[in-house]
Amino acid sequence: MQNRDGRRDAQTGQSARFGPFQPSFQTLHMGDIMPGATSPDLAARLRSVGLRPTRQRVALARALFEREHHHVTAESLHAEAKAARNPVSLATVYNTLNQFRDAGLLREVVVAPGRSYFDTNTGHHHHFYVETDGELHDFPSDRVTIEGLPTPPKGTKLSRVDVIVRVRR
Amino acid sequence: MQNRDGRRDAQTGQSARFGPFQPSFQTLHMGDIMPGATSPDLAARLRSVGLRPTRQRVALARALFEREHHHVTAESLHAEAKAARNPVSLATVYNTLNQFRDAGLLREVVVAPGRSYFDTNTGHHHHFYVETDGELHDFPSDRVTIEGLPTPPKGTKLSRVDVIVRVRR
DNA sequence: TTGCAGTTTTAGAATTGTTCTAAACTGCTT
DNA sequence: AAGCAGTTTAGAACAATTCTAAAACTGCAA
Repeated sequence: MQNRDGRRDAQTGQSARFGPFQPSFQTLHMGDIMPGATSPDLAARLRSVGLRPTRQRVALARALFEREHHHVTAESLHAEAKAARNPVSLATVYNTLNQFRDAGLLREVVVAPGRSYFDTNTGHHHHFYVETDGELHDFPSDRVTIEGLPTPPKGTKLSRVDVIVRVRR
Repeated sequence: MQNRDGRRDAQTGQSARFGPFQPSFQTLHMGDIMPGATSPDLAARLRSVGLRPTRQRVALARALFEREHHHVTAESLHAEAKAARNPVSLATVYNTLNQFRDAGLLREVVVAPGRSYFDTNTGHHHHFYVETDGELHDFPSDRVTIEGLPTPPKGTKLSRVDVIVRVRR
């Protein structure tokens, strides 16, 4: 890393300039459905991506999208649904997360081996990952500039650039 | 992404400038042991990081370090050891990979859920990940500049910044 | 409405990747 | 050579995820 003076860090040899930390953008998403939106809105949105708005999918969509952006695992969402008295089988949670991800409603984030996080924020942003306790935080990418990346190997097209800033407590 | 002219890409909204693709640095590592180095060198190196140079560890170290940088999984290394007539149990492969990683001889790279890659290149570099076929390529980080990263949340210190350029075929 | 075809959900089994366990073995020191 | 901590191993255990096939739904047409 590079410190504020722009020197190249001896430890990492990488060059990066840091600005003040801003907690994650809490931009609403899912086509700008507002928090507090009622199930009919979600149902319409699900239909629009080709998914039948079943009781289970709507329940999970509410848990995911009717609040600020957050990160879930299959287990955590399963527990959340149960707590909200809308129990959904674990298999369905997995199916639904995969369908939502494929439909572009969620973004899958891989930070540590053996555990998938799903991010309700599908916009442009990067992640802080606190290695010591598994916490994941978003940060907006609009101030971040990356220069000097090699062009993708020929025959491939860019899908996206993930930046994960790993920190420890 | 930003194109060569520096415009902000409409699709990703991210800002990044690409240079010509260079295949990964094939810098030697493990304390600059040369390819073709014989087991005694490896043994010494293992001892120096506090690991007894057992037959199994030396065999795995040869497979890992006596050639150009590459990426392995536990399964692939296990198969490679068997093919080289130096069979090592899978449990030992896992143990050894973890020990080597902890000793700083390997770097663990997480690109996809449910599979850990280990990179023999522990130097500063980033990764291309070809999502469509699971290929992983290194690229050097010395031309890469990242600006505008937020400072780490207070109470944490930077461990490293991973950049994964995801592409598809 | 009722019937029906196609979807979706579900419990539980199966699979995959990884770690654990406890017994056998090995490399190093004496 | 003997002793012992450190290491390896097969197999069991575990955790995350996917699969299976049966039951429950949904949407639609009559």
